[in-house]
Amino acid sequence: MIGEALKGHLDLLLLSVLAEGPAHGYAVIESLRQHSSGLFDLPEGTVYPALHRLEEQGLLRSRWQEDSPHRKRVYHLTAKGEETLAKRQAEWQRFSKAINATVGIK
Amino acid sequence: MIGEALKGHLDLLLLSVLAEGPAHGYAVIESLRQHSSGLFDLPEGTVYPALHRLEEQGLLRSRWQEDSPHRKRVYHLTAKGEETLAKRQAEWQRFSKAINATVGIK
DNA sequence: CTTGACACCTAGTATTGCTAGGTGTAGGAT
DNA sequence: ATCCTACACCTAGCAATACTAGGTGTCAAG
Repeated sequence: MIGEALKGHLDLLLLSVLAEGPAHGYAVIESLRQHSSGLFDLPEGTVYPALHRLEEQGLLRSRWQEDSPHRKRVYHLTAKGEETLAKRQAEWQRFSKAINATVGIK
Repeated sequence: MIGEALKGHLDLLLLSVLAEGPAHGYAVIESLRQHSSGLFDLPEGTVYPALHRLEEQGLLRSRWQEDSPHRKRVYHLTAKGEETLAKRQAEWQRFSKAINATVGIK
């Protein structure tokens, strides 16, 4: 349904959701689904590796939460993550503006 | 600069430019650069294969223009291409709306 | 007479999201 | 008792696609 359109924009989405507050992977998926009215119904195989990648880049950090029956890895933004989020937001605005300018040319 | 962000949206751009009127590959590149204020400065290795792909899918048709010193392959939208453009435009609107909804959640 | 703009092409690469499979707990339905 | 669904995590391999880097050729300007 969304096809390849998401490529290059997933980081922005994940960082945006986690800017709301710490969350674990499954909750991130849920949050994306709700904020997008069901359009971003991402498979786990998309989200988990992406979160790992962002953590490896130092944009996120995680800790295990063992108390609940289901073990959860809770992610939170680092300072670098917040900076990157701001950068990605600005990039998105320039990008979408350029697309709109090109599309609305007739 | 634009990185992987373009993936999945290139077709929309190409179809949009050609909806203005027939054009050859080099002119399409020029047009994209202008409409995007320089953001979409796409290499030929991106645009030419994409045009071939769109023609193969029946969204474009092309004919050689031999009169000028530089041989040009001029592309024009087919009926199917116009339909697809409308579809892609609608998809883009849903997509960008969903991104904006997710990004602006703080 | 070489550089740059115009104008086309393609093989191979890298990134990235997704598919498809796996592990395990818990609760409700059959 | 058994199955299915939701929750919650993981990863190897696949597929799509934009890009890199190279190639061909004309023509004007320096």
